[in-house]
Amino acid sequence: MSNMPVNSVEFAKALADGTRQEIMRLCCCKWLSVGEIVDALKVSQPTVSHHLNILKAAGLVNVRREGKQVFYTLNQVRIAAGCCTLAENYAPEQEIVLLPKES
Amino acid sequence: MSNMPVNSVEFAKALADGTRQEIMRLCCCKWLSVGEIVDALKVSQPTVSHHLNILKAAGLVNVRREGKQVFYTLNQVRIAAGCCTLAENYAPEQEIVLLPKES
DNA sequence: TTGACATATAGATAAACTTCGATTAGAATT
DNA sequence: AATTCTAATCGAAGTTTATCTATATGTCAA
Repeated sequence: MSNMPVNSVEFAKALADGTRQEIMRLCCCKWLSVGEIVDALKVSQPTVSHHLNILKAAGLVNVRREGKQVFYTLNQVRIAAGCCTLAENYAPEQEIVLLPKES
Repeated sequence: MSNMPVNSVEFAKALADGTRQEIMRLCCCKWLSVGEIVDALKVSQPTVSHHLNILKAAGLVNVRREGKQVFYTLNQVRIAAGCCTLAENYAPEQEIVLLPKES
């Protein structure tokens, strides 16, 4: 579910892999099909599916089906919430201000 | 090194364990000796040392020796930097404002 | 409905990680 | 110097994770 409270351990685990962060970088601010992600990386299609599953289970991606293809994009709201939870828990004395980059 | 650029994968990996986040919660905003951390958790002393090593390698804790004891505390500046890097990379369109909690 | 295409799932393997008990290293005290 | 106390390191066991190949599922087109 995408509007559950962010578990900071699950959030960190979802991000704790290089391939997964590459996938995240790819589908940040845009929708990409699984095939497009596979083409952009050097891992197999099942591996990409596996990582997308983990990101989906953590609520970090939005998914949309269109015909045979399935498109993924980052759920920036959830990711921001996870970052905020971490910072609130473990850097509570720091001031953090990040302004949105217009797309 | 504590003032190197934050690698977002290494940062997430350092946070990707429940015991490690428990340790972080314990020594957030205060210095704790290894023994105090061991007493507060249900894992062995070598396990705590192992996790402290990982946090230290990621630059997420400050360390101070005092006699026989070694004290650790969170490096909130580094943690905030890691959170910001993640949010800038993967939630660039979100606005994030976190005010410091006075200690 | 058959075939082609896109993605997901299953099963296997190897690497990485967490944890522990045993031991070592370092520091203070006697 | 010997002892004690605290923390780090070593080596092993068990678990989790990432990756692959093979196969299944789902969707559209002919």
